[in-house]
Amino acid sequence: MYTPLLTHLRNYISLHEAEEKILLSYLNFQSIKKKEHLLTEGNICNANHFILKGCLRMYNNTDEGTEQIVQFAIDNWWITDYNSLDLQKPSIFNIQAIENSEIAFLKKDIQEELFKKLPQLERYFRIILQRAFAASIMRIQYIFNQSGEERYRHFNSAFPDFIQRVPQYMLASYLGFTPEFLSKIRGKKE
Amino acid sequence: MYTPLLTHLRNYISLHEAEEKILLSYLNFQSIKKKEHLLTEGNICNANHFILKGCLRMYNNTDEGTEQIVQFAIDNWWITDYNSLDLQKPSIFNIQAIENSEIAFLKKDIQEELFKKLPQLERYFRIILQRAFAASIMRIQYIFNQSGEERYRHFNSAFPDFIQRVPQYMLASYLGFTPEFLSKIRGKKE
DNA sequence: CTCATTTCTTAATCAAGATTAAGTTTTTTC
DNA sequence: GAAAAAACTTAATCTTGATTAAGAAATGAG
Repeated sequence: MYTPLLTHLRNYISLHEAEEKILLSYLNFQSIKKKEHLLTEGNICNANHFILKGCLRMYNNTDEGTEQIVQFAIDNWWITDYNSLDLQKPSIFNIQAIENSEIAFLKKDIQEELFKKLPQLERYFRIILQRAFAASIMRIQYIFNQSGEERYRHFNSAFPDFIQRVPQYMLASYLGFTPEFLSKIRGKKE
Repeated sequence: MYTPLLTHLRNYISLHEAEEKILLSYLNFQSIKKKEHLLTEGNICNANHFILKGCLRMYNNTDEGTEQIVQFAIDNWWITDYNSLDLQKPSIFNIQAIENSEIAFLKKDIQEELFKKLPQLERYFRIILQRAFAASIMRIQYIFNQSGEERYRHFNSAFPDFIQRVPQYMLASYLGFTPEFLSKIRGKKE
């Protein structure tokens, strides 16, 4: 069940069997059904979530009554609102399952204790956060340098398999335009 | 000279005097004049830069021949292209001083060695990268949820002192619109 | 102090993508 | 397997901010 997490971790650090046991003893596991939430806006986020299997999105509700997606997360990604988690203040985001998913999560209140026992986890998170930050900067670069259509075509060719997993209107939201506009682009046929 | 870095570090981790000495022995120091570059696109980024004092920007040249700013960095911030640094591939970005600045930098090729000697640095960078990532997500959220004018007004009230330090046209670029549009907003008077 | 460069402003025209409003297709649920 | 709900499409109109083109003001260098 937790195997994907250990496999993933081994790409970055090496833990002895005893250490892996400690890690697992600090984690919680949960199945979550499509459309259920891990976090709802207004609440304080109290865990970091690793997706063993599935797909989730993080979004906020706009003034116009629509939903704006800021992040997707699939197998082997962590998802949380670090702003809320870090400072323990109410989140403006919602985290919701797009597919039935299997989650491992690490609660804020025991994280420091775990990190003290397994300092290598500091390194692991340092590396994955570095990559997440780098990806986020690249995303900003794309947003400002490309048109909506270019962003769609780029996303399509970069993550062809991912397109199958999410509804078009969610992809439109993530890319920063309307479902109608996405439909228009697709209508152009090639 | 290096005092700002040690002061900053003490907010996150505690190093003994001997450890601080080790850290300093691994760092390089450099003065950089306004308009000089730390990184030029096409080159591989080989260090992470800490700004002891000053102001820099990271930008890319667009197809239209303009410059698109993706990040600013001032005193007590690290700046680098993590994509290029991590994977040692040519950068698409330029990092340039906006003011005469004092820089401490940590070279890629000795970073791992330093981290082995001072594992607490993994924690330090884990924390600041977590905040950088969180800030980046918030920025994406603002980009998609607010109009150009709203973004400008928000930035203005959030960083009133920073506005003094950069030319308006750079701020416009960072916020994702043209200098002409920024001028229009300001012209509205209040 | 003066010329050159950089930065900022104004205004007219234009375009990418939003909005609105149906209607259609696909998926879910009972 | 029928009805309801969710997802997608099309097209007309509208809006935000881009583009173009001056000119004005501020800053910097010698």
